[in-house]
Amino acid sequence: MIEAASEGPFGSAEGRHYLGMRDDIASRIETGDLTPGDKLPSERRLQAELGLARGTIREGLFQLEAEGVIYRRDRSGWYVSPPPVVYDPTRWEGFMSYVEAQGRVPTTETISAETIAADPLLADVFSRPLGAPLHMIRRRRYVDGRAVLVEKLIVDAAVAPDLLRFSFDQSLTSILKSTYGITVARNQVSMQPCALTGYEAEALRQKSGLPGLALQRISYDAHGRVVEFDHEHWRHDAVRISVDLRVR
Amino acid sequence: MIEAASEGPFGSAEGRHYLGMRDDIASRIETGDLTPGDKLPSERRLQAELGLARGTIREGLFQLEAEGVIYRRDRSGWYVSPPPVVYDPTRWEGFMSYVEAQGRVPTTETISAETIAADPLLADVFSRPLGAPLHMIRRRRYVDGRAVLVEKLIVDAAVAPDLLRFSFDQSLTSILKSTYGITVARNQVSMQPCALTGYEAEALRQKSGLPGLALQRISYDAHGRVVEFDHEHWRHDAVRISVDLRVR
DNA sequence: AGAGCAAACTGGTTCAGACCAGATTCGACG
DNA sequence: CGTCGAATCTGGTCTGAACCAGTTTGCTCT
Repeated sequence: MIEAASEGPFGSAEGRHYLGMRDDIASRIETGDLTPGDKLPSERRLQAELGLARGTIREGLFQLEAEGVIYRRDRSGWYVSPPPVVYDPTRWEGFMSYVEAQGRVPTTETISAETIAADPLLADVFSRPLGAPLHMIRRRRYVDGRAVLVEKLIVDAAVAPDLLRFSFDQSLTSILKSTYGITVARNQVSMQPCALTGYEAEALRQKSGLPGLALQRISYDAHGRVVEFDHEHWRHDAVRISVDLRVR
Repeated sequence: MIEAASEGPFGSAEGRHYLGMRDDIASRIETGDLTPGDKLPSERRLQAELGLARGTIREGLFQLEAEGVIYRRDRSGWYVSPPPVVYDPTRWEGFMSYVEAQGRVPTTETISAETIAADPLLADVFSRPLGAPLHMIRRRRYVDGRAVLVEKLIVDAAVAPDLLRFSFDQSLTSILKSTYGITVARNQVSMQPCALTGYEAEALRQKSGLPGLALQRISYDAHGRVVEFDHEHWRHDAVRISVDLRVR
């Protein structure tokens, strides 16, 4: 639905070789010459083909990467990006179900799961005393085998006592619903374009500094009690947010 | 509310000079040595101070830019970024009012305003016949004098006949409300991290390819009629989206 | 055919130098 | 004192070369 940026009324390339090279690759993709998942020629090959310095080639590749058209696998090569997943934060269905509904293959990997003591921020969010037990789970999630997000989610241990018994490689949503009878009535969602750095960049095998989307969500049940506190870091090119909402 | 990425359990700099340089500048900003709006030393000065090649310096600056910490003014220099504006798309108050409410100074500049004929896409969105008259307005909006977004908004001419008589350097929301009695009951919002290219990059005086946020909104009145169709392109570092919503 | 290892290849990082064009500064001139 | 223009400064772009460290490939030996 969101239209691609066009050349517009302002000037275009003239003298910026990396823009020409960018459009060159972009058109190869549009025409179907290259399709999602395909590997691009190596930087040194493009350099030879186009008669440009490698730095110029890389400048063009970075642009395409910023546009979400291609992505890289470290020291392996550049690949054409698959289309993004559409994500509606108003719905409390798990990742697994909405990714599957879009004909893609979701996978989840649990990085860690432990019980922690509430620090001042968490105590405030959950309206619990300092040091109250909370479960913290870190996961990495994949679409069609590509890591697209890392998340840290926190659940009140008082609400879901022995939650850590379960495997989190499946849907947490369904565990909370079926085992603990928890339903979510309201979400407070905050999101911001960001750079993926340090932990998140490593976890997504991205070069530190690449753009991403940070999403924070606080979920409340019908009584206004905080059920879940969630931080997600997405690859910028892997997701599109779509919301339908009533205006206040 | 969204926490800064920390170094985490994975490795850090070792051998990547631009990361050290990035942290160097970042700490100058954190300590208040540099404050929002301040100009950084020039690339060549940093180069001399830190004993690195200019390319390496620029790599570090690009990272800080991707993180939203600094921004550049073409051929003028690098500056420390002001904090982002918080934006709640569920509210139908205009840009002017919510920016002001955050103690910032909003400005609006109309780029163009014209009546166009509905193309197939627009005809479908507005449920109007092909060729039906629609008003199209392009604006650029500023916070504290810095261009932060460009928008293209489309209003059904049948709903607001002589809309183009007005000046759009003020709030369109209030014109629609007070003159035409239009209120919005529902929004369909879609957003996606994107690269600002071509027209948008030029309009925001950004280098093409820098990350941004594309936001599309369709506003409906109480009868389900489409009132406004809006495309916004934001600087990625100028906005944080915050939504409070009921789950379905 | 399978296992293991070495060579080739790929992107990641850094360096040094060069030229361009817009932004800024500042002095000469009216 | 204000204006205009030249010198200077700044980021923008490009070249070419080099080395590093993972990935991939392909050959050799078992």
